[in-house]
Amino acid sequence: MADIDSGSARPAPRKRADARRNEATLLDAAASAFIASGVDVPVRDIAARAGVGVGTIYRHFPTRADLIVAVYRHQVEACAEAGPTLLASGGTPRAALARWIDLFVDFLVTKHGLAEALQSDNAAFQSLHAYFLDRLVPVCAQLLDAAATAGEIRSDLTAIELLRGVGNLCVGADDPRYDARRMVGILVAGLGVIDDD
Amino acid sequence: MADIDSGSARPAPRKRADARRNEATLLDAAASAFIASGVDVPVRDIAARAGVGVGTIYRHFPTRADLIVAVYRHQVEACAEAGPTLLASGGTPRAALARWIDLFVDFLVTKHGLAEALQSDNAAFQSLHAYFLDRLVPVCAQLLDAAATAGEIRSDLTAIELLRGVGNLCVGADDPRYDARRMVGILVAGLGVIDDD
DNA sequence: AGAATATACGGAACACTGTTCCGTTTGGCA
DNA sequence: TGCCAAACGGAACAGTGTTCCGTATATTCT
Repeated sequence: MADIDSGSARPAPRKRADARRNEATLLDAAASAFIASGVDVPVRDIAARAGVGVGTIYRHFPTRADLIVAVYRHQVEACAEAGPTLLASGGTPRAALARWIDLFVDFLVTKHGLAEALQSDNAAFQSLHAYFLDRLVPVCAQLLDAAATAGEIRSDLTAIELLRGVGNLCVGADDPRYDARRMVGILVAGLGVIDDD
Repeated sequence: MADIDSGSARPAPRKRADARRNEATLLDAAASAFIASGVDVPVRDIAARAGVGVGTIYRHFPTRADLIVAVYRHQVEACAEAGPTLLASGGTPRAALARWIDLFVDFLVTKHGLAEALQSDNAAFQSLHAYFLDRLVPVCAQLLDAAATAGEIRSDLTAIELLRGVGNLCVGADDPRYDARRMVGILVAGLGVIDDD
């Protein structure tokens, strides 16, 4: 931390105290608003919860995606870090892949509307999409490679496609007639079908 | 058709000529607007294309779903009718199921935004959802049953879930990095994995 | 401490879209 | 031809995202 201030180019001008306070307040407000009303809760609602004006939200988080990323960053990081851990933990690579995807699915289905937002082609969610991909694609690719190399699954699939497919299957997971986890399970089972003309 | 007019309760009062004309014009305008800008093109755009006021749209099609259903009804019917045909055409039930799902996927991926609308929990799309389910679930269930009875696929899956899963996988199919057809293929392959602990 | 300045704030205002409503027009009929 | 119910057009309203600027305040300088 200290070495940031001693840098040469830009001394990383510390933000004003009220700004830092508001940012934290906003993160809390957004997190609870997301739980209560989904990730597409109106900006004004979040502002009201936090007791700030809407301008303050846009100043700290220019797009909704930035706010969502900030709120869920910890959990995404945890998911990313679980990949190598699972791979090293003894089972087959394919089992590790399956367990990792379970983690990913658990994360998505418990965040109302997040899967929908992830797949949205709305420009406002582009950076959300990018963040998830940047962080998770390498992890998924590693697991995918390991399982493919072991001959346990087909090898013609990219990590992007798999993540996206799994994310898609999680859309609408709050409908009791639709079990996203089971559908993902079937998809993952299909990965193991290598030659099935 | 003729027997409708000869019915006893309501003589089905024929609509005014301008109303019938406008309805046809609106269907054309909506169809081309959907192709040009997706199924969530603004109402005003459709009205402008058709040369009518927005009120006229709402009078003929109270919700956007009604308009979408009207535009695509023919194609949905064709898909529904293809089910029994495929089942009777000689191959295994599982092959028939796979081909039918191909038809469904082809339909979805060529309608920009339709898959998204189908999965949306927005109340305005409820009747769209209902129509698709009403029409396609029985067909899908028949194919699913036949394949399950033949022991070709797992038997613990409902037609609703399968249709929904396939629909979900078709979301975002216009992204070149994502091949919805391939993902659906993997899902369908997974249906054949009956005991894979 | 008191003044000066950059930073941050609040919320009005604007843009865009869905939806409703009502005064006006018009097709069908006596 | 004259009537009127049906249909029309589009203004008006409502909800939401986004921008902008006058005001307030934390921080720095003297």
